Amino acid sequence: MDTSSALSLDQAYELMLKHHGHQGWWPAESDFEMCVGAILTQNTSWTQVVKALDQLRCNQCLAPNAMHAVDEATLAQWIRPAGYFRLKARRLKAFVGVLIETFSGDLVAMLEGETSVVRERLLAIHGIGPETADSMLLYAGNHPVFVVDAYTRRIFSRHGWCSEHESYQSLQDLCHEKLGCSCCDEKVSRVEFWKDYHAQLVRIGKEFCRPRQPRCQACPLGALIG
DNA sequence: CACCAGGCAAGTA
DNA sequence: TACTTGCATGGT
Repeated sequence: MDTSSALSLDQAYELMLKHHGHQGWWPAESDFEMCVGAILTQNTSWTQVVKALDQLRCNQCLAPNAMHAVDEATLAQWIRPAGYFRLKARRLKAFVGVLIETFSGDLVAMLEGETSVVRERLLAIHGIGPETADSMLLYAGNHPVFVVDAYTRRIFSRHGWCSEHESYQSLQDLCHEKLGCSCCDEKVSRVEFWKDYHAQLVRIGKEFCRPRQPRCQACPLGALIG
């Protein structure tokens, strides 16, 4: 197998870690808040999501039962800063609907089981696509899945590790293969590694990997550009 | 002013 | 399979 790209991906992590340190993701006070944030941040900057989460918090709606009970239109008004607010209100209601009605509000129960089964369970919910499902799986459910996002694709393609239009699945397959076990074979360490790897990519992406700019001199990954 | 932000679903060819 | 469009606020 080709080990050069595997080395590059590992080197990238070392460089990012050296530059920023561990990120301690996902930024949330509970697993439920993590899941809500995952839906709210769809195609939306995190600073806007924080405003929406604060609104939910001060209206005591950051809990499964409360969110299930509240009117969808009211919920939509609270999350306005995050954009697509009617759409996301419906998606949040769909998520808590399954959580309450099928799992009695027990998020641990909803996220536990065989990874592929739980993933399909999440994808079946309206408004939850691959990235949102994988974020929930990794950060709230501690499942070993690599989260692919716009930053992942942009950074990787800019370094020649994937195509600019690489599909979600093929890019995730690449990460699962190349970043399978940098430390050891334990599932736990792989989960923690992938949590921080994705967080590092977002950090680097926000700061150095802007759209429509072929490269950035100050990027810590600059040395890896072929 | 234009462009962008940690996507997803539904429709079309 | 591979586009295209709608969704929407707020920052740069």
